[in-house]
Amino acid sequence: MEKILIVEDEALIREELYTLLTGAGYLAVCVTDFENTLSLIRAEDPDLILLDISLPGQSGYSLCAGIRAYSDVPVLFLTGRTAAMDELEALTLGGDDYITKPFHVPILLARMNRLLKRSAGAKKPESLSYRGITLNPVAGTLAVKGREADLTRTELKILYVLFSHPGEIVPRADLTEYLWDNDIHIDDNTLSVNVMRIREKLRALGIEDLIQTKRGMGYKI
Amino acid sequence: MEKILIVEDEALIREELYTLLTGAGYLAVCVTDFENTLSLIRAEDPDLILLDISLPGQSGYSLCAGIRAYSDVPVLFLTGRTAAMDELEALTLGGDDYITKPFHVPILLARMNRLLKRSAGAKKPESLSYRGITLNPVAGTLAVKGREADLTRTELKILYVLFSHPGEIVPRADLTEYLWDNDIHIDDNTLSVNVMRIREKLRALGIEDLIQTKRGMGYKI
DNA sequence: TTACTAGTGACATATTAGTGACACAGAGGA
DNA sequence: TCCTCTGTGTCACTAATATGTCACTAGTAA
Repeated sequence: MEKILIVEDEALIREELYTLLTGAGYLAVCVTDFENTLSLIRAEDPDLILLDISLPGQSGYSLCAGIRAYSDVPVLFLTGRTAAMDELEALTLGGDDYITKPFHVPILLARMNRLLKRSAGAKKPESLSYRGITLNPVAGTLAVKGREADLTRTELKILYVLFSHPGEIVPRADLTEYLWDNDIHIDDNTLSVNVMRIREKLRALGIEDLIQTKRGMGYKI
Repeated sequence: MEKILIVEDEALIREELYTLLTGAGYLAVCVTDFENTLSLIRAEDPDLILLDISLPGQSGYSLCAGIRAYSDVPVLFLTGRTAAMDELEALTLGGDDYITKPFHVPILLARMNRLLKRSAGAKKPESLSYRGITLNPVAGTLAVKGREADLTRTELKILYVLFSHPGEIVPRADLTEYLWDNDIHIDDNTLSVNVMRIREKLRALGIEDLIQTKRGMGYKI
């Protein structure tokens, strides 16, 4: 779920946005303290920022510049219907788009969507490695010194979690939750079976004992 | 020098735009015949299109859809300041941006600039190759050691996406979206059929298993 | 040993993709 | 205007397979 940070001082609009976004399936977070806004934004690390131009204290513009100093997170400016120069400035400051208040809901969503989609394409972890074994999530493969094995969806998911926490014990419950979203009637054994299938493929690649069983606790690579 | 095509029926605005753009160092071309606009646009092959929404005969929207059918050239809609739905439609139809009349000159130029810059980065290369197989998007052909096959538009689009992400799994949904713009009533099976048709052509060229099916995830070359 | 946890091989099936036939629309020619 | 051809979407059906379940075995810790 994408996290949207709302930076807007007018409480009414802020709450309206919050309700709207939450309803639309986003995780919305509001900024209410306009003193340390920047560090707050940084801490929240949102996927998109709705940024009002006119804020108490620091202006939206300078805030955006501060954000751009460390991140490329898309910024959608909220601006009153004012002089054209505003718009221009917003465009050139690295803000990715803007929308004028009062805004039309479908348009707001369409723009957010566009920005999110664009930025989603820009970031992706290429591959994860552990001890010469490389998991390539985009290709859906596991490679080790030239040899390669195709993975199915579930196998990929499991390995992805394990490779994301190398050396750590990942509880079976965590894996099950990640794979099947707490689907209550999923057999716990299913996980064992899937892990076994992965181990088979690993063996075919000449890899032994990559996935360790930590009895009563979980799996670990 | 970038070629800008002006599609605007009001002569006054059209000429104003023409002067403005020529003065700004663009090669401006005007459409004055609104009968065969689409083929005209196609023949001109501009780098950007300024497209009025309200045209005699065909609307700018449907025209844009027609353009999108064969090209990703950026389209900047010109619209009177009207209901919000205009904007929304423009955004969702694959138009890249819009601007309301009467427009502010620096803004117009800034937007054009933005679109041109973006599309310059996305420009299709002459040809794409993977393992000795060459896709030529301009010619619409697929070649492998001397032999060649013609591709239809849909086939080309599919292969283009796949060749642009060699070795990566491309989700069926992405392909469907790229091909048919989220047209809600497109059968998912249609993609399968088109992929099958491509595989037939590949087989005729002696290529087996270029396109892998990653069940539950997508296709991959 | 005992009690519990995880591994294994076989099996079932739901899901997903492939296939061939057909229908229809649009382009272009006669 | 009619005809033909081609591209493409749809349909009904078939094929493939990924994955969950089961019954049982093996391993491990107290």
